[in-house]
Amino acid sequence: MAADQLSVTFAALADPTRRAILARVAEGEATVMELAEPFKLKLPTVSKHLKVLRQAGLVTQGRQAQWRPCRLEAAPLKEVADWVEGYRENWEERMGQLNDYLQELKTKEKKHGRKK
Amino acid sequence: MAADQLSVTFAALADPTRRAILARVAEGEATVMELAEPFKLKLPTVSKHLKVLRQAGLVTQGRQAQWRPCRLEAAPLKEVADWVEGYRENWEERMGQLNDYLQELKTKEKKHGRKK
DNA sequence: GGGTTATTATGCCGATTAGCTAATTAGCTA
DNA sequence: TAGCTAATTAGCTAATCGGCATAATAACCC
Repeated sequence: MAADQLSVTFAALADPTRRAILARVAEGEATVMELAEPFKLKLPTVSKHLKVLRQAGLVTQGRQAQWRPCRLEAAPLKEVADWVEGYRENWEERMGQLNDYLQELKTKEKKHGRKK
Repeated sequence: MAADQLSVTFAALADPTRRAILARVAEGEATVMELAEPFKLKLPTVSKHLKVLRQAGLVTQGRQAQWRPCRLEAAPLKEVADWVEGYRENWEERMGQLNDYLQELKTKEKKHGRKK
C-alpha cells in the first residue's frame, strides 16, 4: 500500500468494521473488549483493526490498568474532508443539472395539465 | 474487500495513482493513453486502475472510435463527503481546543511581557 | 481483407490483508 | 508468589492487490 497519509487513511476507512469502530469511538472512549462486543470477531482481529486505525492516526490508545481505552483522533478525517471538498463543484454541477431536468419536467407537466 | 458502496469507494481512493487519475479526469475527458502519460506505468496497469474506479462508480468510459474517453462521476465522492461530515464536530472541537490553548499561551506571554 | 492503433483480458509474481488459534505481555488482586 | 483479566504478538490460510508481459478484442484506414 502507498505510504502517504491520505492513502493510509483511505485504506483504513475502506472497511465497514473499522468505520463502525470509529463511529463507536466518536461517542467516547472505549476499551478493546467494548469495541469487539457488537461484532462477531475475536479480540485479536479487533486489535488488528485498531492497529490499522492507529497507524492511520485515526485513534490513539491510552492506558488504564490493564485496559487500553481508544480515543478518536479526527485530524486525518479533516484531511479527507479537505480533499473531497476539492470535488464538490463536480457533484454539485451534476445535482444542478438533475434539478434543472426535474424543473423542466415539472414545467412540462404543468403545461400538459393546463391543456387537459 | 467489503462490498458496500462506501468501502469500495474508499478502497478505490486509497491509491495515489487513482487519485491522480481522478484529478486529471476532473478537468475534462481523457483517453486511457492521456491518463497513462504522466505515470511510469504500462497501459494495462492504468487500465486496471480505471477498472477499479469504474467499479466504484467514480468514472465512466464512453466510446469514440478506438478511444474510450473517461469522465468523472462525482456521486460517490458526495457520499464520502456526507460520511466524513458526520465527524466534523470531532475535529473542530480539537481545533477549538488548540485555538484555546494558543490563546492561553498568547495571554500568558502578554502578561510576561508586561512584567518585563 | 489486411495493417495499425487503442484498449482490455489473462496469467504470473511478490506483497499485503482479514480472519482464525495459540502463545505472550502487562497489570491487578488474593 | 500465583492466578485472573485485558490486550497484543506470532504464525497460519485463503483471498486480494499492484505491477508486469503477452495475447486477444475493437475500431479505424488503406
